[in-house]
Amino acid sequence: MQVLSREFYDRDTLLVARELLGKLLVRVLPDGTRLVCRITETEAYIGRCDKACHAYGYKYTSRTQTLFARPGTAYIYLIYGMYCCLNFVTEGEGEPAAVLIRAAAPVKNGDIIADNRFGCKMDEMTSYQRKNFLNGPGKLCRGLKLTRAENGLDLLGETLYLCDAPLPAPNAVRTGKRIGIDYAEEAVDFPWRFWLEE
DNA sequence: TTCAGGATGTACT
DNA sequence: GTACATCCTGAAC
Repeated sequence: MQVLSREFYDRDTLLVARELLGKLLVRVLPDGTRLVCRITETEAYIGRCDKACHAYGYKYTSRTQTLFARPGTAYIYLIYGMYCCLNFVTEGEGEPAAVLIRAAAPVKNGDIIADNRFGCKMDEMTSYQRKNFLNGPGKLCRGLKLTRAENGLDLLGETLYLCDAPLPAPNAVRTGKRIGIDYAEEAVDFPWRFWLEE
């Protein structure tokens, strides 16, 4: 299984966001357990021109400094006081841009992911829990045990990385507006969200 | 099935 | 003090 290279992330953010669909996300827990899931929904955030991006206009603070790191870095931040969101930094170092991972589907060790989410095994989940398993950025981080402690991790390291997978069929990819950025003025309508039809 | 409201803490003004 | 790239619960239908 081929690990995605730094060059994969060192490209136009919209292209990376689209091509991340279908790729395998691997999270290695401290005890060595590998949690694997398939990325099904992403959003692009580009500080250069996007009011929804934390680093809009190259704003550099203690929170946003990770966005300026080299491509292939994990940017994880706390939102609404209790949830974390996972992003992958893209474009060259010093160019603040990233792709938010909004949703995924379990591939390996799903029982452990289900335990992190609901405290039970996959086949013990209710149908409501099945529908709401990893279909949001906060839920994904909870399931994979990702917190701000993992902010700044190198995606070419041992703890968190991606593996290549064939590109999905073009007609399986949907495009639309991003979620939860109503404050972002003209950027509200940018079609920078990508997802796989199930 | 949808919907309103609350939880919760950090960054930034 | 205010806003926030969210999620869960409980009530109504």
